[in-house]
Amino acid sequence: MTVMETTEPGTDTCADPPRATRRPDGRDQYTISEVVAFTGLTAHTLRWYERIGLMPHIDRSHTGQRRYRNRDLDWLDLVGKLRLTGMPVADMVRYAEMVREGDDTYAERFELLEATRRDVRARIAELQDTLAVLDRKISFYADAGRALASEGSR
Amino acid sequence: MTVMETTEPGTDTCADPPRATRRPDGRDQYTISEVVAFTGLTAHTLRWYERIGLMPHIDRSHTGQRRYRNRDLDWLDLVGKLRLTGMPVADMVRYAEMVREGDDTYAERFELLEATRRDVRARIAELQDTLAVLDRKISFYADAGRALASEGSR
DNA sequence: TAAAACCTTGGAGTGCACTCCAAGCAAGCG
DNA sequence: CGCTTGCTTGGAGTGCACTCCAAGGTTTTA
Repeated sequence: MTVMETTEPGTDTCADPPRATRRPDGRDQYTISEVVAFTGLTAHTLRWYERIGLMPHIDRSHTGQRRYRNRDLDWLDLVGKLRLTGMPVADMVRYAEMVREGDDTYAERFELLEATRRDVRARIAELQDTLAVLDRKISFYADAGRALASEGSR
Repeated sequence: MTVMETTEPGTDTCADPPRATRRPDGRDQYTISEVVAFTGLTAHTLRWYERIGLMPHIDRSHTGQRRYRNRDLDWLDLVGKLRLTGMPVADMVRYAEMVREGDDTYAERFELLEATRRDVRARIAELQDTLAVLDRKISFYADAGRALASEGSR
C-alpha cells in the first residue's frame, strides 16, 4: 500500500485546525514530521521551501533524511510571521539570500523589514476600517432582525 | 490598432497606486472606465465579477454598454472591504446570492458577517503580534548597524 | 466624417503558493 | 525476518483570482 502523507487523515468534517504542538527544549534534532507538528505546515511545503531557497541548509542523517535544528524552527517561525503579513514568498526568498550573503546586506535587510512594518501597519489600519464597516452592517442586521421578529409576533 | 485596456500604461517604474478618484455626487450613471477610476479594479475584473454572480444586475445603455449606478458602487465598496479581510470570492458570491434571495436569508447573512468580524479581529491580533516581532528584529538590526558603523570608523 | 478612444463577448492564459504522485529506500517493532 | 509507517526525489497537477485576447461594434473628439 502506498503511504498517504496527507494532512489530517481522520474525520474530514470540520477537522480541527493544525494546532502547532509546542517544541520541546533540550533537543536540537527533529524529523520532518515533527516539524510538521510544530509548524502546521505540510511536509510537502517544507521540502518545497527548501527547493526554492527559502530555507538555510538543513542537516541530513547518515541516510539522507532531514534533521531540522532549533535555528531552523526559529527561521520557520519568522517565515510564518512574514507569511501572515502577505509578503510574497519570492520576497522571503530574497531575504533568505541576503542572510546567506552575510554582513554586507545588513542595510538592505533593515530596509526590507522597515518596509514590511509599514505595510503591516497599513494593513492593520485597513482592517480596522473594515471592522467599523462590519460593525455598522451587523447592527443594521440586528435591528432589522428585531423588526422582523416583532413583525412576526404581531 | 488594438486597444490596450491595461492598467497604468505610463511609467512602469514604481507606478503610483491605483488611487481611487472620488465619486462625484449628483449623478447615478457611470461607464465601466469611470468605475475603474473609482474602485481601482480593472474593467476585466468588473466584468468577471458580473460573470461569477458577485454583482447585482447592471443596467445597460440601449446599445448594451454597462451603466453602473451608485448602489453598484456602494456594493463594490463593500466587496472591496470584504476582499481586504481575505474572504474568498466564492463566499462573497454566496453573500450576494443571499441578498438576491431576500428577507429569508437575514439570519444567515447576519451570521456570515459576524463570523467575518471574528476573523478580522483575529487577523488584526495576528498582525499586531507580527508587528511586535518586526519591531524587535528592526531594533536588533539598528543596533547591529550602529555597531558595524562604529567598527568602520575605528 | 474620419480617426481615436472605448466597450462588448467567450474562452484561454497567467502567476502564485502550494499539493500530490510514483517508485523506492529507511527505521522501528514483534 | 517481515511488516508497517515514514522519508526521499523531480516533476506534474490544483485552485484561486484574476488577466488577457481577438474581432468587432460604439462613442467621442478634431
